[in-house]
Amino acid sequence: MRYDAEHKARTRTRVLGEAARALRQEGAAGLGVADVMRRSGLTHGGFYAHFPSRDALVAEALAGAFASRSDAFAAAEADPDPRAGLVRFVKAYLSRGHRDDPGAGCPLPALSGELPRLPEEARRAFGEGVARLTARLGALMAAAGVAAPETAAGSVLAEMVGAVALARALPDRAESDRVLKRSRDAILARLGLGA
Amino acid sequence: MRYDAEHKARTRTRVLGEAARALRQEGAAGLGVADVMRRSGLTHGGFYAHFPSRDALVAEALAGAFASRSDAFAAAEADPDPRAGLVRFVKAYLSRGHRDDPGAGCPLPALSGELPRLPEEARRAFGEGVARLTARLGALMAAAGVAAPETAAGSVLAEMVGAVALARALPDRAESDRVLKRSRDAILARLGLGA
DNA sequence: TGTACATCAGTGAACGCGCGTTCACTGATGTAC
DNA sequence: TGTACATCAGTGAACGCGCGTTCACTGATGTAC
Repeated sequence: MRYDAEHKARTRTRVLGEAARALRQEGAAGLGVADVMRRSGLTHGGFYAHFPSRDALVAEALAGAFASRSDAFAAAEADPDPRAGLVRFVKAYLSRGHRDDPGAGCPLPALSGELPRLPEEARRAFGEGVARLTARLGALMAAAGVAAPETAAGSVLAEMVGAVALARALPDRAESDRVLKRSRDAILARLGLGA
Repeated sequence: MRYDAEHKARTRTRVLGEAARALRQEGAAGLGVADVMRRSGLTHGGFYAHFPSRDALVAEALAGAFASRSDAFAAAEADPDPRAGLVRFVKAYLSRGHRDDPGAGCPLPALSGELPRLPEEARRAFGEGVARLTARLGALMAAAGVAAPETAAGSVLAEMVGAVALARALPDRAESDRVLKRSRDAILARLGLGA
């Protein structure tokens, strides 16, 4: 084989990307080494040239999922009008698109339920991700003139996480849509950001 | 062996109770037939005299978990002062006790994350449980004089579910406590139920 | 310039393990005579 | 009243399967001579 110098790093990145998607789509318990490798165009035996264990992959994929979502959140922060950026973020989070594509979505609604059972490395990555997101959302709220922005950020994040998790869980699509809409309306109203 | 007439029904109830606890504690994917039977004081082979399959057990245990929580909710409804009942329910849901004992707690924060991957029977039981709980919470809010009780019920339930799921997931206990407290304060304030 | 060798990302068979499920069997007790 | 039999909840060995992990091997290419 003997590939060029960056080949191995590129493969690793590809595997990690597949794992970050599978992690949110199938859950941490459902993430399979052989499956992730197959989707990366490789056989399962090569996995251990890149990662020491499945647990290490889970933790790193979780961190990767937070990192890619961080990029998405930056779009809201980049809006010259903080209020408009905040509205955009809330609407995107509680959208049908986010509900219907967990693999590319926020790790919180997809994974918080099984996180208590994951090893410490993954839990630490999760804790840091939540803390960072809460802080950034609080800063955006402060910039948008929301009162008590820290409490508001925690409250709004919790509601959005719960609403998306419930919306994904409900078998009836109309009821699922209603859950998203109710929380969107309630959050924007309570932040004084109109409907 | 040859036990008395009600013996089999009692055994079934015991297995179901263990399953309802394990389901919320270990997740649906983590619920093992042999483990549930062992905790019920039996060997795994006897399982199929009571249930046609593991999937059937999961669905029935989920319905059972909703039923036992329904009893708990009835305490809030029974309060002569609906506002006091509502406050009690919110505080209990967002308590450390509820966070620390998922096996006896609400199925929503424990299971919504993996519900999209469960078979239809379980999803139906979940959907019915959520609809019933939302309706009852809405009725309690209406009785307590909360404005737009339906939207408020959906919004509050979503926030409580998200907050408990996040509180359980966070590895830092102080941060976890803060998540519960923030949502408790935010919810009671927005319902006009004081701090 | 040509040749022999070293490298190492990736292959694929094999492993031990725990899972859900099946099934022949057990044995205490109710019932028939 | 005593005896033979039927019942059936529960036992425990066995199955096929997919999993994470290990490891001897491959083979294209860079490097040394």
